[in-house]
Parts: sequence; structure tokens; C-alpha cells
Amino acid sequence: MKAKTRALDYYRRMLAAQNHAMKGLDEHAKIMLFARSQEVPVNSEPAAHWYYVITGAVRRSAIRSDGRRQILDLMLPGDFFFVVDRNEDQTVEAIAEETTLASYSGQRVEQLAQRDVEFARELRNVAFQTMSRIQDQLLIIGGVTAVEKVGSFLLALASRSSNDKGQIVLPLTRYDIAEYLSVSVETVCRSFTSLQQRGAIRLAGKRTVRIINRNVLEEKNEHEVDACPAAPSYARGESRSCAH
Amino acid sequence: MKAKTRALDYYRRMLAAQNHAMKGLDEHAKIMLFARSQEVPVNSEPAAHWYYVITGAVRRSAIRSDGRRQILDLMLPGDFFFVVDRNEDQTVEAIAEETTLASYSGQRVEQLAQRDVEFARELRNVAFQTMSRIQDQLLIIGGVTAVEKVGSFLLALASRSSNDKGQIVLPLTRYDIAEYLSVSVETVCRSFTSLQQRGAIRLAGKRTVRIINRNVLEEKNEHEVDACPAAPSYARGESRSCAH
DNA sequence: CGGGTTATTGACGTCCCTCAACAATGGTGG
DNA sequence: CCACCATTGTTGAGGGACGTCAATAACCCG
Repeated sequence: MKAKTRALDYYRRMLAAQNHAMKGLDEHAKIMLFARSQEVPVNSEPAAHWYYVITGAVRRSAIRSDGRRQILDLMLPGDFFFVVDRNEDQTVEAIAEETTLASYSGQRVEQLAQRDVEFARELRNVAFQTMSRIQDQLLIIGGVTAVEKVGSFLLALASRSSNDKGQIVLPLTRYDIAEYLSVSVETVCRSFTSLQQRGAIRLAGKRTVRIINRNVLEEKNEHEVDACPAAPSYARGESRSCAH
Repeated sequence: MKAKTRALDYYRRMLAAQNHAMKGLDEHAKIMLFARSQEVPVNSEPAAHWYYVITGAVRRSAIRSDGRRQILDLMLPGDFFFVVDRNEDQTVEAIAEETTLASYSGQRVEQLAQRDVEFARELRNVAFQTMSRIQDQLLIIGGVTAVEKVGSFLLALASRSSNDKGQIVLPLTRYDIAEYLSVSVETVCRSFTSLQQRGAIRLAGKRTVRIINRNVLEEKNEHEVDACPAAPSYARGESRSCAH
């Protein structure tokens, strides 16, 4: 239980240092330690438990009817999460080894929200942040090519994780990335090598990515960048907005 | 302004009839009427205004850097929505003609949430419903084939709209569907005809869809249904969960 | 050392995006 | 009322991208 007390110390220090949204809850938090691929218990009723990621990484995923797994949300240190959906059978699992979470009872969260007005507002902001996270994922998945998806995924990951000058350590496997982006694992690999050959990223080991050229990652098409001459015909421009 | 007063009447009656989550707000609601493709004004600050769809349909969309439009959320009668994201430039537009919304000031919502505990809980549920909606869209977009995407989109639409025995009236154009599913318009059309030829749906007019065979829509692959003999190798089964 | 997981690359077939042409629809003004 | 035009919807041909199958390497752990 060395890791657990260490995580608790880290948690306390972080609470003291930065402005924690859930600071009213810290005395009621239950610190939990998870191993890689270990499931996080979530109740079926909506938001029965609230979690805060201290270290590691967590994925929330659903199984399709054809057996494929879709990662619905990826939580990194500093993120809150909870399970809302009633009908979908979702599983929450720790991705990284030694993932530590702070767990709050949903009932206690409700009570605190009733008493403390400021806390209730923070609670709403937590929900907003979750929505923003899923929405970003939707934009990433909606990308045209696989290289574009992987590129914007790396950029999103870099902006979320505490990065040291564009150096990202991937907390997830290629399979997880594939299930997050809903592409095949092989395509993810090929996208990585393609991005590296194009000078966009630099792979140091399998899990460490250094972003060399952000512009290449942001460019959606690989068609010899010529400063975006005009919107493609697929984008129907302003014809809709001008109607009526 | 005939339509506006009619919508207001409808709104009042609906409030009286069913249990409206925002019933504490009805006297502060501002009823607004929108024409097709008319933009709904949203402030840049998060959740500056809350909206409730009375009739019609509304889309919230973002423009990608390559010019393509991505619909991030689709709101039907009975849905609440608000704009959360700060950095993304999102536009909210009415899809259907004579779209009527009830608008609430975000400030007043905050005030009411501070006074009324029950209302604050309802407010959280509204946020949860929005999350659930975006999440469903994520699962739909993550589908493998275009036919599968269109099929699950139709099923989701049928479960959301007040349907008369599987009869759906699409409030959006093929272009909107394409931007919702992030596929090309032509592929959407081909998927419709393919689903019709397979006997899954029946097109009565361009915008009216009757669902004939739900099973065909739910089947992800068109590979001659043989009762799902085994999960495909792409789905890696339980090998992950069993690790450690 | 051996076995399982993870990662990478190639060959091949299929799905879908693009371009193109055209039909159907709806609104506007003469 | 009808011609006109913009929008919307549909279908075909061709090529590129990605999923699938396969083989292999690298890595971790007992």
C-alpha cells in the first residue's frame, strides 16, 4: 500500500496548490488504486459515483453489437468523470499501471451541492468540461483520413497532458488509440509511421512522441500544402447560411 | 406573429401536461421563432443562454480547418441545449421552418438554481441528457460502414422523435445527415437506397421513412446474417479484461 | 528461455470520396 | 399560371484510402 499513501500525499498537495473544483469534497474522498486493465466499479444509476483522476489514465468504453469496442471517453490526471447513461452497458477501466482515483459518493455530492451554492456551480462546470471532452472526441473521430485523426488526437492529448515542450508519453496502447478513433490498429500504426516520415512527429520508443511540426499535424489533407486556395466542393461554403 | 402565439400556447399546454424539467422557469421564458437556416444567437461565454426546443429542429455545428462542417448535436422538440465550449467557434441554426424555442437567461437559471434545490438537480439532469445525446452520436459516427451509420442514425431518430409506428419524418436534409455522420452526401443517398432495397426501410417521399425491419438496421454487417457465430478478430474479445 | 502482449509492415479486396451528370423539388417574379 | 432558378436528391464511373489477413519483430514477465 505504499503507492496508495503516496498518491494520497500527491492528492493533498495538489489540492493545496491549485484551485480544485471539488475542494469541498476532499475530506470525503476515498482514494482508490487500480492496476492496468482493472475495472472501476460504477453503479447503474446515473452519476452514483464521481471520480477524479489523480495519476494514470482511465477509459470509458462500450461494446457494440458486432463485438467491437468503442472508447467513449479518455480521462487523464485532473479530469473528473462519472457514468450517466442508463441503457448502454459501459465499462470503466484503468489504462495505466498504478492509476489512482479519488472517489466521491454521488449522494454526498448532491448533499454538498444543496448546501454550497459555489460548489453547485463548480459541479456544473465539471459537467461542462466532460461535454467539451466528448465533443472534441467527436470532432476528432469525424476526420476524413486516418492520418488526420491520429494527428488531431495527438494534438488534443498534448494540450491536455502536462507536456514538456511537445513531448507526450502515450498512456494507452495502439489498440486503445484504434478503439478511441474507431479505426483498425494497423491503420494507427501506419499513420504513426507516415507522420514520422513526413517530419510531423518523432517517435522515441513506442510510447513517447515528440511533436516536431504542428502545422503538418493540423493540415487535414496531405495534398502538398498550398495555403488553402479555396474550400473544397465538399464543404458547401456559405450557400446554406445565405439561404432566405 | 400568428405562429409565435400558437407556439406559446403549445408550450403552455405542454408545460401543464407533462412534467417539465424547467417548470420553474416558464414565466421567465422568452419564446423565439426562427426560420429555416436562421442562426440562433449564442453568447461566447459558457451557457450564457439556455434553450428549449418547442417545435422544429436545431443543429449545433462547427467548421473544420479544411472547410468541412461537422454537426455536433441535433436538438429535437423536448430537448434542451446550450453552448459550452469557449475556444471552438460553433454556430447554432434552426433546421426546420417555423422552429420555436424557449430561451432562458443563463444568469436567471443560475439564480433559480441557487434558490431551488430541486431545480438545480433538474439542471444537472439536463446536462446529463445532453452528454448522453452526444455520446450516442459518437457511437453512431464510430460505425464501420456507411449503411450502418445511417441505420443506427435512423433508429436513434425514431426513438427520440414522437413516432407513429416507426414512421419518421426527417427534419433535416441529406446534406445535414451527411455532416452529422461525417460521410459524403452521395454515400448517404446510396445508403438509403441500399437499405430500401434490402427491405429495412420504406421511403414515402424524400423525407418520410418507415422502418420495416429493425433487425436489418441493427445488423452491422451485410454478410448474410448467420446469428453472429463469433466475434470478429477485430474485436479482441476479453483478452484485455483477463490480463493480470 | 518460452509465451503472451504489443507493435509494425506488406498484399489484397472493398468501401467510400470525388467528379460528373441529371432528376425532382420549391420558391419567386413576370 | 408558368418559366426560371436555386436547392435538394439520386445514380454512375474511377481511384484512393482503409479494413482484413498474414507474417514478423520487439517487448514484458513469470
